[in-house]
Amino acid sequence: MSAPSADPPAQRDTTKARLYDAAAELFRTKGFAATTTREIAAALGIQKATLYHHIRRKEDLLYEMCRDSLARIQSAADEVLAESSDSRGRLVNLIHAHMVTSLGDRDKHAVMLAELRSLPLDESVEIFALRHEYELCIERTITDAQVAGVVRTDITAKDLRLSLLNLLNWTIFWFDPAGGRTPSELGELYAGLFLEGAAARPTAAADLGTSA
Amino acid sequence: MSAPSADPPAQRDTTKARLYDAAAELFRTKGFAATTTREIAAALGIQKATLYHHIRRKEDLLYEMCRDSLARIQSAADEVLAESSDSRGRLVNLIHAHMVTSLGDRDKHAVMLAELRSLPLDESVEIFALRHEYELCIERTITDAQVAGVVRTDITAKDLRLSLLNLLNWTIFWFDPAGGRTPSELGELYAGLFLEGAAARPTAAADLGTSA
DNA sequence: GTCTATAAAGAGATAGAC
DNA sequence: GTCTATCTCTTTATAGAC
Repeated sequence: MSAPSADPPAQRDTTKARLYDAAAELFRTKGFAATTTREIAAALGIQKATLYHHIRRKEDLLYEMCRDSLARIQSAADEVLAESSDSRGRLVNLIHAHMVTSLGDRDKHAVMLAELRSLPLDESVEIFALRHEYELCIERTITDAQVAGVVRTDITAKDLRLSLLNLLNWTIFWFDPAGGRTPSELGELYAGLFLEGAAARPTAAADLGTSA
Repeated sequence: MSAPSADPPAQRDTTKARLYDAAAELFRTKGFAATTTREIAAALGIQKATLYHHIRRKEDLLYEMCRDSLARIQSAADEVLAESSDSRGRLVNLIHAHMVTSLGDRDKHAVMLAELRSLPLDESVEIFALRHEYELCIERTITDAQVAGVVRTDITAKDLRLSLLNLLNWTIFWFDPAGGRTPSELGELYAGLFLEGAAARPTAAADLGTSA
């Protein structure tokens, strides 16, 4: 009942959470710079000035949602890497978790990927470091799979990491939750495609006659 | 020497071309909405008002560079599809041309991919249609390769097209012309990875002992 | 084709009442 | 925690001289 005048540290599912959700959707759709504080306020049904009771600056919204989306996907990755056993399984599960987590948090994650440049320099450096840390988890998983002999070694782990993230990340810009594919299905699709490739392979039966 | 008062239709390498190049670099780096006409003018060493001798609105710059980048990549694709013979070769060459053309026109192409939403609705619809037309060229090439038996058919041509464009398009957001890979090398890398996959394959020799 | 000067609108953010 | 009212700055774009 005492009234702390500082920021409430663990305020969940309140006006603040609704504020961040509404802002994330607008930022993803229109971009950070093109979204006005008026529009964000209107989406919540409050006046523009009331926003500034919850945040200090418009950039606070962007910063917090970038941190939040990266914390979510990093924690999903940590969980996968802790539980999976073989190195191919870890890589497949990591791909799957990436799609389910990022598309399940579509607005914030897309904003983090595309609007990072709109942050003040020191904050964008901090967010970029978090993002790079996550991406290196993926690279380490690829390296492990190379060492275990299940991933080709004629392409560097770095090139494979960049290629894999290409394959995964662009999805969020065309993904339609009401469309044909669920995030989980896309995770399976990409894991299979990344590992096995798009080329047709002779079946085992068809291959018997032409071996060596 | 006669003075046409309408738009000069084929003015190349003039102030106008420099204007579009400067604007494209700013739009790619900062985003369309965050770039001011002052900054564009400053990049050219002219006054803000002078811009409006060359364009009517800031959006004109965006519209023209989107059209331009799509015309370039479409024409590169048409060329590849006209000359290549077998369907696998056409697909490989198309991937290669996509990387060389898009990264060779990095500023405009990145802006077209990322800032399309900042266009007025009717213009964004028009640009999106051009982009979709190009992407369907890729899908048709994939379908041809499936019919020819060189691309797997357990994934639809549409899913393969979307996956391939994921793999290719994201590159432009991290590509560094001064960095380690040329656009041509990336084209080779992606063509090989897309078709063959990242999984290690037993060599023919190693496979002999463990067959069936 | 470029300039100075300025118009007109919209932006982020604050003051202070309730 | 929300409001009305307003400040201050920046934005896009135009007017009109050179």
